[in-house]
Amino acid sequence: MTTDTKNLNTESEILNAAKRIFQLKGMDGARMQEIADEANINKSLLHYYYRSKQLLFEAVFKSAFSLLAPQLNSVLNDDSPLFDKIRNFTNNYISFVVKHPYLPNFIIQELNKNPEFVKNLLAERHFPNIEKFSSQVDEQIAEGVIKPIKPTQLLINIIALNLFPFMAAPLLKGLLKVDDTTYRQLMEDRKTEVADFIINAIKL
Amino acid sequence: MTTDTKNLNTESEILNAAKRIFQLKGMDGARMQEIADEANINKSLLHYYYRSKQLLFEAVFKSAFSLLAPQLNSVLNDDSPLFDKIRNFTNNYISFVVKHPYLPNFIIQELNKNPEFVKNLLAERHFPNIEKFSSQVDEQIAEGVIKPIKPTQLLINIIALNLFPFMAAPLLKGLLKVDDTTYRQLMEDRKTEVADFIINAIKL
DNA sequence: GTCTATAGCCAGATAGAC
DNA sequence: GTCTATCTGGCTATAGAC
Repeated sequence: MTTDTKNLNTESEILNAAKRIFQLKGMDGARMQEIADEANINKSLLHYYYRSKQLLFEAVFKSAFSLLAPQLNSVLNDDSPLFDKIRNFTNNYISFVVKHPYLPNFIIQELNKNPEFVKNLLAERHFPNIEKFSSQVDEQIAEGVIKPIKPTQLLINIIALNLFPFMAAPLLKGLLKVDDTTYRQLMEDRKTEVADFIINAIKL
Repeated sequence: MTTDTKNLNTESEILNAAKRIFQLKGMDGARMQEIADEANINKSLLHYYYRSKQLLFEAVFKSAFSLLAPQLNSVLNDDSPLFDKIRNFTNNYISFVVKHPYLPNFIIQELNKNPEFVKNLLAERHFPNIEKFSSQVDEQIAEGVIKPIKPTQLLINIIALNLFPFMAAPLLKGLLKVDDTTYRQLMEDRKTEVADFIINAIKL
C-alpha cells in the first residue's frame, strides 16, 4: 500500500466516522475520542488531518449539505411538469432520507445554532435556486391548472411534509404509539401519499 | 422579603434562565455559568436548587413539554367539527410558536438524542391521545365529507406543516432569500393558508 | 504517517465561610 | 440561602519519539 493510498484511506475514514458521530450527537455532543474510535485510528491523527474539531466539523457539514442540496434542486430546477416534479421529489426524497436519516436534522440543527453559516452556503456554486420553480407555479396558476398559492408557501409545504416526519420521528412514534416497523411502513406509504396530498391541495 | 419568597423567586428565576439557555443551546451546548449569568445569581446556587445540570435540564424539558402538549391536545380532543379544528389549531399553534420559537426544536432535538425520554412522557397524565381524532376522521370519510386518508398520516401532515417552518427557519430564509421581516410575514400568512391547504387536500 | 504522553484549559460539582 | 475558593475530571490540542 502506497503512502498516498494510506493518506486517502485514513482521511476518508476519518471523514466518514466524523459524519456518523457529528450527525448523531451534534457539534457540542460529539467527542474527538469517539470519532477516533469509530474510525479505528489514533485520536491525534484527527488533528494531523483536520487541525481542529471545528475544521473537521465544517468539513462534515459542507459534505452533508452538498448531499442534501441536489435533492432540493431536483424539485426546483427540472423541466418536468409541476405535478410530476412533486411526485418525483416526494418519492426520491423519502428514499434518500431513509438512507441518511440523521442528515436533515443535523443540518437544520446546526444552522439554528449558527445562522451565519447560511451566508457561506449561499455563496456556494450549487446552492438551490427557486426562481424556476416560482415561475412554473405562477404559470400553472395563470393557466388555471392549480389554485392561487404563493410559490414560497407551496415550497415550504413540500419540504415540510417530506422532511418533518423524519426529524420528529421519536416524538411522532410516541404520539401515534407505533413501533419502529409500523413507522417505517408509514414513511414508505408517504412516498406516494404525500404527493397526492399536495396535488389535491392545489389542483383546481 | 421572607425566606420563602426568596426561595420561590430564585428557584423560578433559575428555571426561566435555564429554559432560555437550554432551548437556545441544547443540553450539550449550554453552560451552567451562562445560566447563572442569565439568572443573575451565583453558579453554586444552581446546584443548591437543582443538584446537577442533568436534573436542571430535566426540569426544563418537562416544563417545555407540558407547554407543548396542550397545544397538540387542542387538535385531538376537542368537540368541534374537523375543519374548524384544523383552522383553530393552525391559527392558535402558529401564534403559540411565534411566542416560543425555540421550543418545538428543543423538544424534538433532545428527543432525538434521547429517544428513551418518550417512555417517560407517555406515562404522563396529559400526554396527547389521538383516538378521538382518528375516529372523527374515519367518520368524515364514511360520511363522504373528506377523501380517504389514514388519520395518522393526516395528523403527521398537520403537525409537519405547522411545526417545520419554525424549526427550519434559518435554512428556509436562506433558500427563499428573504429577510426576517418577510419571513415573519410568511408565517403570519400561514395562520390561515395552512388550514386552507390541508382542507383543500382532503375535502371531496 | 502514526503513536504515546502530556500540556493546558474549562466545565460541573462541592466545601465551607458568612 | 448565598457567596468565594477550589477540587476533579474530561476534553482539545500539541510535543516529540519512532
